[in-house]
Amino acid sequence: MARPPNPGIRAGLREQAVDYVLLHGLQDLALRPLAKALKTNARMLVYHFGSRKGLMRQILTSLREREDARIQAWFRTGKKPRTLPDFLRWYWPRESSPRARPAIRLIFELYALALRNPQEYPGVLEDPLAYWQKLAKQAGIPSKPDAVEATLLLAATRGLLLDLCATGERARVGRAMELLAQLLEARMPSTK
Amino acid sequence: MARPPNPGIRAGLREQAVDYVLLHGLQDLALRPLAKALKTNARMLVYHFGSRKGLMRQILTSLREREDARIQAWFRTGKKPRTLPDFLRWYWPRESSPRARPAIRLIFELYALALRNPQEYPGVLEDPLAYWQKLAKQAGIPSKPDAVEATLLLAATRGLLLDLCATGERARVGRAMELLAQLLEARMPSTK
DNA sequence: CAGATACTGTAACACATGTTACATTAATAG
DNA sequence: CTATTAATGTAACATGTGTTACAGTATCTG
Repeated sequence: MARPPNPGIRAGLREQAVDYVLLHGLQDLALRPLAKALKTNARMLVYHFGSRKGLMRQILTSLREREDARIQAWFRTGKKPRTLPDFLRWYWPRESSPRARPAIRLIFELYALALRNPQEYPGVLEDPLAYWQKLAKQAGIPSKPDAVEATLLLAATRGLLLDLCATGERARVGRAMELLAQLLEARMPSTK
Repeated sequence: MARPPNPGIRAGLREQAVDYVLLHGLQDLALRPLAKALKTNARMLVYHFGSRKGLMRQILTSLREREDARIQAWFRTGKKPRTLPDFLRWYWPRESSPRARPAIRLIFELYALALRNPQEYPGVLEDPLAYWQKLAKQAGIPSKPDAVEATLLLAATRGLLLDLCATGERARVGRAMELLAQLLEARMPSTK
């Protein structure tokens, strides 16, 4: 006996907010400029998300959902790699694409925020190997990497992505990734 | 025919401000809390540094001077490494020390800021290879790394430092660094 | 001592922030 | 149509920000 809620409004605002954050960053995200870009006012954002912190939480979870969907889309297209070095060669062109650049830039912003406030950004820095090992498992790599290998792979990948975001020199950074793959290949030549 | 300026006042405030920033970060550095920690008020900071931006500039240059001095101190103590893998083994214990952690955390904060505002943070992300190649040269490494090798070394080091700052697991991350050194060694066994 | 300049302190200004009070419109159930 | 809840909009509040006006003290030169 009343007007029913419309969840699409919140969802629409949330997704637009994610786009805005991908473009403008998280650092100084203020309600009024964001609301203006979304053709609303700060009052509405607070109404739909409870508070600024609630909005941030929803943005971050939505962002993670997008990333997961993007990776799942990878695995549905093309054939998967079989060895760990080949996995690097398969992974890199997808992740180094200019289209992925805003998300990667935002991830490094998240790293910096989480380094100071780990409890405010759960899941950003914890268990650094799980992400990589999950990828290797989904790719069906036969010999899953141990902790030390995964640590190095994750570190090199993060560092190369940072370099790529900073300089945009995809050729040089891509060659460095290829060098890493070759180094791994030379170490375990028996992995077919 | 008047009271002479006392540069020590500015210098003292600047160094205390650097310590404060190393502890609290750059993100939301405000004049009044900083001034309270320094037992002054915001008025004084503006008087001595012109503006908040001027203070930030001085903090960043002073920070860079400290880093340079720290690295110079490395080269004065102990014997230098001769090969690139040995340089990694020589470099890592110094840089991964818990005492260096606040500076490294701040560097990743600077990376995130510079990714959005490159012109506001000059020299933070430009020429990513110069730093590493300069270190290798100062160490007297005979075969200086080419661009691709330097890219991978810098990337891996940055990534490992990020992992270390995030998890504090010095053993695992150190082993990953050792793995990188071994991979490089296996690639160029002739560099005796 | 007298004067000039360096330094310090309080209080305010103008502005931006998150949040909320109050009023109004929109849309659906009975 | 009416009642009830959803959604929207304006304006204000309290607080924090960088900056500045004004005044006062300190310290050296002549």
